[in-house]
Amino acid sequence: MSDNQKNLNEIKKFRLEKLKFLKDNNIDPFPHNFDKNNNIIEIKNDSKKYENHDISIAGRIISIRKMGKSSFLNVKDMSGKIQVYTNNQNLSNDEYDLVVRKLDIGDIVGIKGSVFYTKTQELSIKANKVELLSKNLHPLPNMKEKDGELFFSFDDKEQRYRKRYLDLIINDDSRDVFISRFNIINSIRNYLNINSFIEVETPVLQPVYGGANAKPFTTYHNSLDQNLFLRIADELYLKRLIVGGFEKVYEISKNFRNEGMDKNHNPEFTMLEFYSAYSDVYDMMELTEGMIKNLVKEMKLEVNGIDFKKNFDVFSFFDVLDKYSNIKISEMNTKEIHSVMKNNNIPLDKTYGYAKSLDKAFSFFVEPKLINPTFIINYPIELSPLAKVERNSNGKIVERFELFMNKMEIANSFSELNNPIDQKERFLAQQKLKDSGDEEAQVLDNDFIEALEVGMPPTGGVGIGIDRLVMILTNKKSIKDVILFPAMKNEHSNT
RNA sequence: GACUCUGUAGCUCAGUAGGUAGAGCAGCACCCUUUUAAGGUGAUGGUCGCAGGUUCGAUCCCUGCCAGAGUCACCA
Repeated sequence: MSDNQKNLNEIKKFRLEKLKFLKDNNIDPFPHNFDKNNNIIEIKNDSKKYENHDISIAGRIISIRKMGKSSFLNVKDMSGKIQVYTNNQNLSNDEYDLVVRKLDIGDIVGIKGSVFYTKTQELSIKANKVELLSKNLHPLPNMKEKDGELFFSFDDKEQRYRKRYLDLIINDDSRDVFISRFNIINSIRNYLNINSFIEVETPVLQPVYGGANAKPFTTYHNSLDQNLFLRIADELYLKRLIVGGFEKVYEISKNFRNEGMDKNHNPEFTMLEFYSAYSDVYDMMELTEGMIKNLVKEMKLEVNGIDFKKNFDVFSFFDVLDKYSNIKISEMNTKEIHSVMKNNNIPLDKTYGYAKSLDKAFSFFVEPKLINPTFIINYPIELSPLAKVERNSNGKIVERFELFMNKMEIANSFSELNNPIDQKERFLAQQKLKDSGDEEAQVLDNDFIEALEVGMPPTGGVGIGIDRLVMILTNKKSIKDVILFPAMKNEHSNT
């Protein structure tokens, strides 16, 4: 690859020559620190206060206009950008000739000087000290802009994901997404903390994986001499903590699932799970709705087409399925549902049982309609092996909700099954599915059963896919846009 | 996994009904002390994703492969 980058190598060669020039003149191109006293945004927001005052800023040069004995630099820090004016009179000790004339776009500089307005009334800094803080050796993509609009922008999605640091330097929108992501997680964390939840950490490397139906990644520990699995969910460990006497716990962490990738799926993704003892699924609904409303309000988010202000809708699984399909699917058997699927061109596999078929029908008829936040409750037991039976039902319905918005499922919650005998039977049923070839079926976890035998209080639990929530709240269509370094295949197969 | 589209200079893109490629920006040299998508002059910069095939000749046509995007399928 490097051999056919002659032009790039030439640019690097020139930069290296500049490095040498600086060193020959006793200028360290990579000094150890800089006394940065001001963020650029402060100066811009309060320009009257700073006019004619001394300030010091630092940041990356995003454009240069060299004009012989004077030069303009546009410098960008985390907070904003500002123009810097330099000339060979205001700088001391040949600084203009030795430093400024050698500057490149992409260099990181420290600037000391005073705030003033140019002839065209642009707020600027007249530099009396320009210090190179880090030399750019690899050129940046185009950064020409006018009135905040980029020209020839850095647009190639693949390169933006692979070289996220360039994306962040150049595309403010991209950086803002990750600041929003931070704020969203921060708001959630505060909300849970205020509600007396304790944040915990449970193992990523697990001898037995569980808590969801998914294919795991496997790895190997040398000194234990045993295989380990990367977690697919936090669930079983968090419930052990409820057994242990923690009454409210949560964890925000990466899960890993060895499955397909698309705009809604990354092999590692961030999940929030929280569990509350002596609570049921309806308590968790209230808590979840409060959490999301609080965060939308706190962040003053404007989300396209979604109304977070009114109370979230609550529909029963079968009611809403019958309503949107205009058929009494709730009264049908597997065979009848299959024929409905055929009539609507829903992809059908003959191995689909009752539960799977219902799930498919729901995805087809109902999910596309769920734009505003909507709780779906009263799921059929066949779809919900970890949930308690609904207290007033005939045993065919469980206490569970899923929260949908913008056609996506973003939360899943149960009144958690705490009967160890029942739980063991359900594990064994999963084991049978696994033996007959279902790679995503769950594995019997004897230690977890033993924990339930010790006794777990009635507990409500919720899982929320953070990446998807961030997608919705930042109006992004791909999960890759809300993950800093999304999974990508090697660019060249033999590297 | 299936289908469609994309891959040309560091970046953004042209282009050739098949005769080994152009522009803007960046970079280089020179001029320029309030410019701002600064400007002017000049000179650079490419195995046209990779590998085969057809052809006198391929960046262009064909096949395979690699990577990405989009749709669909599976899963959160």
